[in-house]
Amino acid sequence: MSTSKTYNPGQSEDKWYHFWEENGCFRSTPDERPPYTIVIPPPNVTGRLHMGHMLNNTIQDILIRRKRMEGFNACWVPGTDHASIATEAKVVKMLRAKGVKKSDLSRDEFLAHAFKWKDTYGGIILKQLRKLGCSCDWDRTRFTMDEDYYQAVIKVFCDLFDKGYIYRGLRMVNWDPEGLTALSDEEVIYKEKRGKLYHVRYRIEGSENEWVTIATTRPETILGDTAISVHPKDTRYQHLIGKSALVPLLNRPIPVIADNYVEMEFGTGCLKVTPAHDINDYEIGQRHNLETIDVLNPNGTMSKAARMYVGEDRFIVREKITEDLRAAGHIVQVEDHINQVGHSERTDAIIEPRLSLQWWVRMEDLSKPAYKAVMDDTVKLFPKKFKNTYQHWMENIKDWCISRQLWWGQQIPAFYLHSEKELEEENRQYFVAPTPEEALEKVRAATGKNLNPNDLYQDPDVLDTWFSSWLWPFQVFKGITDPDNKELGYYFPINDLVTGPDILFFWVARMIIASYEYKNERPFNNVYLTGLIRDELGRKMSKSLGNSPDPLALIDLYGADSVRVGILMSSPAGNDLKFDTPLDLEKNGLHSKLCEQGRNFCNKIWNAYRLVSGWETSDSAPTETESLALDWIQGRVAEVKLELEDHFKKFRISDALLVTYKLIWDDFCSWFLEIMKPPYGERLSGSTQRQVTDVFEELMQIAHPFVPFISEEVWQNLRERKPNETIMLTELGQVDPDTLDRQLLKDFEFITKAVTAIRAFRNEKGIKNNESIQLYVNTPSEDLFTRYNTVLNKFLNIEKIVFAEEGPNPSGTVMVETSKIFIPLPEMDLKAEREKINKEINRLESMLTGIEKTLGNERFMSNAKPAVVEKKLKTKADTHEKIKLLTEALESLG
RNA sequence: GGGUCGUUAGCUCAGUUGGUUCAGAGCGCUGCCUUGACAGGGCAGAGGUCACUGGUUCGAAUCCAGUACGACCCACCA
Repeated sequence: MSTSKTYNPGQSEDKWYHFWEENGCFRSTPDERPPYTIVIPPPNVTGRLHMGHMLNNTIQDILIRRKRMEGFNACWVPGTDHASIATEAKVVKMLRAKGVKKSDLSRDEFLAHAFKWKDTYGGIILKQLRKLGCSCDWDRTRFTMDEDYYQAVIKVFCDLFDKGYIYRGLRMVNWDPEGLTALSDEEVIYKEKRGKLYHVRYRIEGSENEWVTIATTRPETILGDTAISVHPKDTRYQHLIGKSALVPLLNRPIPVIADNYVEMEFGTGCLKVTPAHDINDYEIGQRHNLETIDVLNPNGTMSKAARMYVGEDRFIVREKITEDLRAAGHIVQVEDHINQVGHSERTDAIIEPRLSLQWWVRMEDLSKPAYKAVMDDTVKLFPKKFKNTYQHWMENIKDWCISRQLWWGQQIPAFYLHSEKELEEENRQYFVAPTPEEALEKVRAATGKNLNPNDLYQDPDVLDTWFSSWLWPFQVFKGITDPDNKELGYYFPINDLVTGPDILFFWVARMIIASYEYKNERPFNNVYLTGLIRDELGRKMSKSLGNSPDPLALIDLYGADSVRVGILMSSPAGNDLKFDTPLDLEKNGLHSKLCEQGRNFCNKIWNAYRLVSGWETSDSAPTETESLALDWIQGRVAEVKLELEDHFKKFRISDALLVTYKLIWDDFCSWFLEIMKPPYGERLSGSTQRQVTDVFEELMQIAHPFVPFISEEVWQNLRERKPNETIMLTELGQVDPDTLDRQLLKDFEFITKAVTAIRAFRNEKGIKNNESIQLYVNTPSEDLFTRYNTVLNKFLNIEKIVFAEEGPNPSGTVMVETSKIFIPLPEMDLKAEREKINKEINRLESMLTGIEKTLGNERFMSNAKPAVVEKKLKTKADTHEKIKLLTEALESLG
């Protein structure tokens, strides 16, 4: 037999994954069974598996495998997201490395490169997910830029435009000077930065030596100032309102105005107003009709309008202008200052607020049904705390900037007239339609002119990636492009969504919004938000910190099952998880105690299999002990199955794993198999062996969602199987709670307690395992000791059991509930034994005092629930009894 | 600045409706155990004023308030 002492995951994992795939085990098509559907949160097309994906997809795989075994038609739709800005940035970088500039390429040429890149590197992550064991229906793999998906996005854009939800507007946007595109508010990450607050004085026009001092963190924007503002009630500056100040270095006069926005307490109480580079300044500018001077180019260098430092980067200019201002006597003071600086989520560039013409989605009305659905638990969030977060975001929802100045993505279906190209951008007419032909129709309707396609040009921008992924749960079933199809009707709404809390707004909320708008229905019933994975210092795992281990290396090292167990072992629902791979991999080598625990678990299963498979059998009938133990383990399995149902219902996945782990390790291996081991040189009843195999099979079924590979390996080996048979398509039977033999479970628990207590006694007294002992038992349940005599003997090497009031002298005493067990010893330290018993009596007596005090309290008796009082009374009686027995034992010691 | 969550054994975390058989698990640690499943193992053991301070209650790790520390989310104070 090729059963090595340790389980070898590498061999079986690839084998079984191919087996499953070839046999179409992951495939789902609509049938008469109830569906259970999950759609993968589509990873970036050029992404690679990281620890977050591991957690996420392990959980999804556990859910889908379990449902599949519960008799559902389980469908897990995989796919990838085109990730417009992230992918475009990568392609641009790749081209640059080859000496090709994006600006030298036509749009089509660039897209050809991008698609090629996507074909080469895209979908790597999907292959990696196979290593993890993910049971996705790969035939359904989707991509957010698939032809039909593209059409769906365009269709939705046009539809929302026609409904008035989409508009084009000149507004302040978050500008990414590196990606050269606008971003939505959600794509801006604020980070605390240590900076300086510069106090700069401006001379009042027409005065010799009258100054006004403002405070700014961004002196380079002084060149774009068009006013200075003070608070209207600020008595310090009343005399200045209406006068003009001169912009330092440029000597350009700007008005001093009064606006409520200004905080009198901050800085000097005077604010320089730069409408082109700050959202608040822009609003002030609007109120006061100020001029807007845009001193920055899109790439973050100074523009011609700045008149100085033209073409130099804004951060270099910040240094330079500070020096020039100082030289000219304008710097009054420079203090340290901590403020929040926005960064691009994708490029990490510092965001510039910038006035520009973009496309927007009006969110307020559109989002109302989605708000309601979560608030009334039509869509449930796990853990619940995220409901608050969601509520807050929804109640303060702002319009969504959806245009991106990129090429990779769905191009905005808006058309302009070539003839108007000379006009200012915001003055050009535009026509929104899915195709140029339909746009021409609109042109005709609007202008009466008959034009041809060459007279039009399309908006060059593409749509935000999330504007396509918000359609994911239904467009993967063609819910937009073929709204009445059968598959959609069968699979949608999907059941559960598993994702990270970091994309609650980006994605989850918007999917709910889109679903109500287009399907008039929730997209999913439950959203399970996993925790974030942190390193051993508690920091978020991220690429920039380089603190994330490579999951594939971990799988190579420990096996996929082990990594699945490891990552789940300490990740309770929605709480963050500290992972334990060392930070300095080079120095310390890759290892993880958590994964080791997973590996050890697999090894335990493997060795249990080795034991069971090695048993020789006979035709004899099962012994009484065997029957008893079989009844018990079957009862335990049933009990745990009920527990598991509850855990799964509440998405308590780690708890589900833990009870499974303990069922196999403790109940099955440590107790049951130890009882079942045939005595030296003997054979096991064939009937018993078959029943043990049944139990083992059922355990493998229960474990299968967590550890799919080893459970399949062992299951396949336990019995002869048909060629296509697989554990993953077996059905997990249901348990009727009423059939549980609770008395048996309780009896067995008593026996295990007795075994443990006597083992401890042996340990304490240094009695070797090969020395047999005698038990003199004083117990109200003699029948139990009789019935379980052989079980006790399996563990304890008992010479005989005698029922008696007390044991011979000298004997040690072991208490198990209200049973007293005397164990004779040839020599015993009587003093130590007396001390031990006394200590126990003292403990029990103080406990009894407490109980009596409680019971003597009238208010307890009148307020506490009857069950609690009853329990208390029973504890009192038991404690009394134990004290009595121990006192007797003490007396018998002399 | 607003909000959410957390603080339990050396470490990572459970503790779901308040009830002295709930103070737990795993890892780590200590002692003992090597011919027949597994040292990646077995058996046993030590370790905690449940962050702090008050309050509610007959009774608090659990409920309430405050404090401290930490994490995360949101927010336009230059």
